[in-house]
Parts: sequence; structure tokens; C-alpha cells
Amino acid sequence: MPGSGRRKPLKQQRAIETRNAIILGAAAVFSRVPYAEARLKDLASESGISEGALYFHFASKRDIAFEVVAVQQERMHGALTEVLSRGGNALDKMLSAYAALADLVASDVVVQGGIYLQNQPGTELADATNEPYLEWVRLARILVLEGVEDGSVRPDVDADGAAEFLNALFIGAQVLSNHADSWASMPVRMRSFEPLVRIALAPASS
Amino acid sequence: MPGSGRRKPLKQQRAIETRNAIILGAAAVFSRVPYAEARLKDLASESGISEGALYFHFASKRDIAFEVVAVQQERMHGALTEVLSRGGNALDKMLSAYAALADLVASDVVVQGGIYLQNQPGTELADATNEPYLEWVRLARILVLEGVEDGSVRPDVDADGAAEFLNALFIGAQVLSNHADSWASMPVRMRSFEPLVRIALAPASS
Amino acid sequence: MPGSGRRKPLKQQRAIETRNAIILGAAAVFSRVPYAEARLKDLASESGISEGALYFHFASKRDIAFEVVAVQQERMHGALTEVLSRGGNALDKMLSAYAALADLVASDVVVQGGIYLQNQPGTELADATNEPYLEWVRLARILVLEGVEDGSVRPDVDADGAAEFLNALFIGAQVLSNHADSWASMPVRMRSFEPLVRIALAPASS
Amino acid sequence: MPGSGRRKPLKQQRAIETRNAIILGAAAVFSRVPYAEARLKDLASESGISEGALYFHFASKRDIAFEVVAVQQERMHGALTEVLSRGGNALDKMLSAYAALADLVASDVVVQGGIYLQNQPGTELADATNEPYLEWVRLARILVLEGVEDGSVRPDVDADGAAEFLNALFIGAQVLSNHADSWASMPVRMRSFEPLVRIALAPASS
DNA sequence: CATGAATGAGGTTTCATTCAT
DNA sequence: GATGAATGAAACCTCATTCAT
Repeated sequence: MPGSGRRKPLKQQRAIETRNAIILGAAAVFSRVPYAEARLKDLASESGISEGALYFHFASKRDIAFEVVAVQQERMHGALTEVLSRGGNALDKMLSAYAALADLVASDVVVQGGIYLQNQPGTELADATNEPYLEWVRLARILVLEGVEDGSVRPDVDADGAAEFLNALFIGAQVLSNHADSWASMPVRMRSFEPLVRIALAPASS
Repeated sequence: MPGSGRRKPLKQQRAIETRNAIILGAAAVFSRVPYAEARLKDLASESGISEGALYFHFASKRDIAFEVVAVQQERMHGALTEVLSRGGNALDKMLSAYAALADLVASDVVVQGGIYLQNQPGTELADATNEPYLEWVRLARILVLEGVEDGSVRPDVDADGAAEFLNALFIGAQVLSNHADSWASMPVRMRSFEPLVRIALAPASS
Repeated sequence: MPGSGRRKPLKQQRAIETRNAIILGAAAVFSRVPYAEARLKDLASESGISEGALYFHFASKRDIAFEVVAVQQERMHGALTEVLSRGGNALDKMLSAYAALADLVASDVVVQGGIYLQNQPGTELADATNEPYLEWVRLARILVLEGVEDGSVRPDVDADGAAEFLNALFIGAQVLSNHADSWASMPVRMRSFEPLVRIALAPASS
Repeated sequence: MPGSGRRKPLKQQRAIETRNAIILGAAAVFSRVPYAEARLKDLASESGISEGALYFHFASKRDIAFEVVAVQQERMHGALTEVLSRGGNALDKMLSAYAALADLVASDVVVQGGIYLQNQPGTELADATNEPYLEWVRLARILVLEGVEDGSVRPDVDADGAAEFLNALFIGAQVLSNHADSWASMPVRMRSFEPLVRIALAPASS
């Protein structure tokens, strides 16, 4: 995972601010336009700095993209663990996890940029970009199994299939939301899926 | 039809073949690499023709991409109408429609190229690329309503929500399949979702 | 030795001409200005072609420089073998060899470019540039030994020292000539050294 | 000299040290790499100071290079006059002068940097760089004539030719030594030329 | 005096498109 | 109809220089 982690100490406060501004501006551009069509000129102007300054903080355009993805991962991970630490049965936790992520996606430009960057297989970026998907699937699988145990999920579901099912749903919602209105409708969309997911996974009722 | 008239058609015949070769080669490239990273040189070599010759058949790279998307639409549409013309209740039709599309996606390079091209909002291509999504949703909605009528779908489902649900699932599966193995696993994946979709949409059983 | 040897067949006559024009123009620039200060813009205009066309024929500025050096080597080698194949004793052959090389240096732009390129150790070019010097020394050594045998060189000279002596003289003359008048005076200069070299190497006379 | 006057000189003292450090560091870089490829960043780090600080002591990169050349000239001049002030006939003085310079070249980084800087005609530096060569030739000429008078040099030598001969030899040795081992072998090399030079210039023997 | 951060001009390289054969 | 060669705009990146602290 290149791009993650500080290279230099960054001695001045001003530098840190600039660095953050770059990540923010870059994410904004990357969330609107495919990586290869994102112009350095735009990253710079969106960040309010000169083009050359980018290279004081990052080694290349590629590195900037990696950093955006890294921050996105961090934030999504943060949101996730926060939600999962709350009480409730596994199914509820799962659904509120997706809801929380949907909120994050709708509101956080860096997350949007990171997501869109990941949706471009075959790019220079491919490497740093493939792993996350697998991680989500793994997590979902764990939650499904947990749900079977605590009774919130039907015992006859295929854990792997269900995990991918949830993931496909989430990713599809991202793509559709992006197409529709740049992720603004993401939370609504996910919420509208909830009842169907509940029916699909929850025990026959009671 | 005297032989004297043949000369032109014969030439056209060759042109048509070349044209198809271009579309096929282009689709192959577009299915692996984002539009902006697809090199004309690669389209040409993958099609087995020279770079300059592309411009005899198409006005620009953009046009080639459009044509790939057009053919993809055509083929998906064809597969769809073929499936939908068969008998069965709406839910069954719906599921076999998605299954058929999944097969198509897994086997047809042009369809793959078209799909991947569509997954790049914000591009030059954006215009020609946005509509199809809406159409799928519309179609799904109609089928859901049909299902409510013929009793294959629970009467209390929200047609709009269910339509988007199905669509998100399908699109998410595409993205995941592409990431995983260039769409090879698409049919399996969709089939593994079927039981969950049935439970989510079908009436409580009896 | 990258840059030496044809990459592609170069199917068209025109291409071959252009390629040669590039080498010639590039050499002209490289003979006036250090590698790192040679502007592609100048290489192009001096060759009468567009900047981009350079990249149809060569992969990089570096490669162009390598090719110039390669051609220079070739030409110097050619001139050398031509001279050495003539009759005469070893000392005479040696001196007329240096004279012939001096003429070549004064008249051939590609040779000038190659020479100046080689005089920049520590550059990107370093690799392809170091070997030739050693080769000259080796050749001079052989001739000195030959001279000892045929009696045209004093038997008590140190072959290694004499070889480097001759080489230093030749290289120093190049540097001075370049400084003075872009190599124009090279032949005169070398000729003015001849008597001294004869005295230094020839037997005490009689 | 009251203590109250010392404050400024003290500051200057520090400045002088920094200035010297810069020249030393710069020379080290300039001796390895052509002017245009020498990075200010490297000059700075090699000098142990910050990039910005360079501009407190010098107006530009070009100025630093000039200063390196100036110091080099100074030191070579110093070594020369020291040697020439000793006794002996002209030929001996000449040879020990070159020997002394060779020692200096091998041991003094600033001299190395200066020499390498001068070997780049066509640069921004060209102006300040051309003169020295002429001066060496002039000096050598004078010594040759002196030698003719004191009998240490054959009376029939062409003073101009001999002067350039000696110079070419010295410069060629520099180039070869630099290529071979960054000037380390310079003294050995020059010494190995001595016998040949003696034979070339000294009277027929006796 | 010194430092790290920022600027901006300009360099090399890429690549869709056009041209001559 | 087709090819290889050429163009030129624009992209990414470098780096001497300047600025704020």
C-alpha cells in the first residue's frame, strides 16, 4: 500500500494544512472524473495551491490517489467499528453498519473519491484497489455467521452467498447513486433496501 | 441481380468485416481498461488492423466507444426480449432474465466492454452512458408490478424500491465479478443470489 | 549498448531519411551543448521535423544520444581500420591513424556530437560512454608493441605508458580544439604534435 | 581593537564558514555531475545546509559555480607560482609544475569541481570558463622559450606547438583520470608521461 | 542567518488525429 | 480501403528561485 503513512516529519503547521487541502481537493476531482482524466491542474486549483506544490507533498499523481484511497479506508473502517461496537443482534448491526456507511458516502468527499477510484480495475491503481472489496466480503460473512448464532439470521442461509449478496447490493447502490446524483441519494437508497434484506435474511417471522 | 452490380457490395462486405473486427477488438480493450487509458494503438492491434484505418470506419475514439455501447445495448435487449417472451410468472421471468443477462455478460466481450464503459461517469462518454441504467429500472418496475398481479410477488412490496433493489444487485454483481475474474464468475454469482431474492419478493409461501 | 541497432524494420523510405536527419540534427546540438542542456525543441528544429516525431523513431532523448554515440563509434572505427590496413611501419600507421581521426573529428558532425557526449561522465549516459576510452588505449598499446617489433619504436618504451600518452594527447587535443573553434583546428593541432611524438617514440635515430 | 567592535565580525565569521562549506559541497557535486544536472538540493545537502540558505550567500546556482571555478584558479595558480619560484632549469620546473598540479587535482575537491565545470563549453558558464585554457598555453610557451635559453629544451622546437602539446597532454590526462577513477590516478599518470616528454623536448642528450 | 514551504516556467513525453503514399 | 509516418496540443513532472516564519 504505497501512499499510506507519512514520509517526512512535515515540520511546519502550514505544510500539514496544505497536505490535507490537497487530499480534499484531489478527492473532489477523483470523485467526479476517472483517474486518468483527472488533471493535475484541477487537483491543484481545487486545493487552492500551485501545481508544483503538489510535488512537495506527494511524489506523483498516483501517490495522491493512493493517499485518497488510504484515507477513505480509514474513515470507512472508523465508521464501521464505531457502529459494530454498539449493541444489538447481528442483523441489526449489519443493517445499521450499511446505513452508517451510506451516510458517510453521501457526506464525505474523500470517501467518494476513494470509492470512485476503486471502481476502476485495470488502472495503474489496480493493486492498491482490489483488496478492500475482499475485506468487506469477509466482514459481512462474519456478521452473517454471528447472526445465525444469535438467531437474527435464518440458519439455512449460505454465509458466503449472503455476504456477497449484501456486498453487491451496497456496491450497486453506490454506482447507481453516483450516476443519479453524485451519491446524495445513497442513504435513502440503502434504507429503502432494508425491509427486503430483512425479509431475505431474517427467520421466517414469528 | 447481374454481376456488374456486385462490385460495390463486395467492397462493402469487406468493410463490414473490418468494422466488426474493430468493434470486437475495441470492446476487448475497453473491457480491461478505462476509456481514457485505452490506447488507439491497442484498439488497432487487438483488431488486427492499422491505426490509421480506424479513422476510415469511425470518426474518433469516442465514436468507437459509442458503437461498442450501442452493440452491447442491442445484445442485452435481444437477450432480454427473448427471455421475457417465454411463459411463466413474472418473478420467474425476472430471475431468468437476470440469469440470461449474467450469461451474456460472462461470455460476450462486447457486452463486457459496454458495461465497463458505462461504469465511468464524468467521462466524455457520460451522455450516451447514463440512460440505460434508468431503462433497466423501469423494466424491473414493470415486472414487479406484473408479479404483484399474477401473484408471484408479495403485494406489499414497494415497486420502485424493489426495482432498484434488483438493479443494484445486478450492477453490484457486475462490479464484483469484474474485479474478481473479469466477469467469468458472473453467472454463478447471480444464481447464488436467486434464493435470497425469491424469499425477499415472493409471497410468504404457503 | 542500448540505442544501437534497428528496432523496427522501418518500412518506408521516408522514415529512414527522417531517422538520419534526426541523428544528424541531434549530433549538431549535442556537439554544441551538454546533454542535459540540449533541448528537444532544438533537436527537432535542427532536424527539420516536429518534436513529437522524434518519438516515433526513438524512445527517449537518451536513446537518441546513444544512437549518436553508436554512429560516431562506427565511423571512427571505420576510419581507423581503413588507415591501419595500409602499409608502413607501426609508428607511421599510428600517426596517420590519429591524423585521419583528427580529420574525421573536424569534418563530421556526428563524430563531434558523439565525442562531446562522451566527455560528460556522471551523466545518465555514463554507461554507454565509458567503454570507448579503454578501447582506444588497448589499440594504441598494440600498435606500440608492433612498433617495437618492426623497429619503428624505441625498444625501451613502456607500452602501457606510451599508449596512454598518445591517448591523452589525442583527447586533450579534442578538448582544446572544441574550446578554440569547435574542432576546426583539430587536424592542424594533431599535425603540429607529430614531430614531438616521433622524437618521443622513435629510436634515437642514426 | 576594543571588544565592542567584534560583534559584526563574529557574525561574519560564521557566514564565512557557511560560505566555505557551500563552495566545498558544491565543488563535490560539480566534480561528479555536469553543471546542468547538479541539483541545488544536492549542493545544499552536501554542504550540510538548507536550500534556501544558499541564496543568502550567493545570488544563483551560476554564481556558485563561478565561485568554485574562481577558487580552483586561485589554488592552481598558487601551486604553480610556488613551484615556479623554486630553482632549476626550465624543463625541470615545467615538469614539476605539472606534477604539482596533478597532485592538487587528485587531492582537492574544489579543483576537481572547477576543472569539470570548465570542460563544458556551450553552457551558461562558457564565458568565465574559456580564458583559463589560454592562460595555461601562454605560461607553457614562456617556459618553453625559457628552456631554449637555458639549454634545457632543444632549440629547434616550435614554442607554440610545444606549449599546446604540453597542455593537451595535461588536459587529456585529466579527462582520462576522471573517467577512470575520479582523478585519483592523475599523479601517477602524469608521472608516467615524464620520460616521454623529456625525450621529446630535451636536447639530443649529451 | 537559516529553514522549510511554495511558485511557475519550462522540459520531456504521450497520444488522438491527420497526411502522403 | 489501408498503412506507416508525422503533427501538435496537452499532460505530468522537475527544479531554480522566492517567500513567510
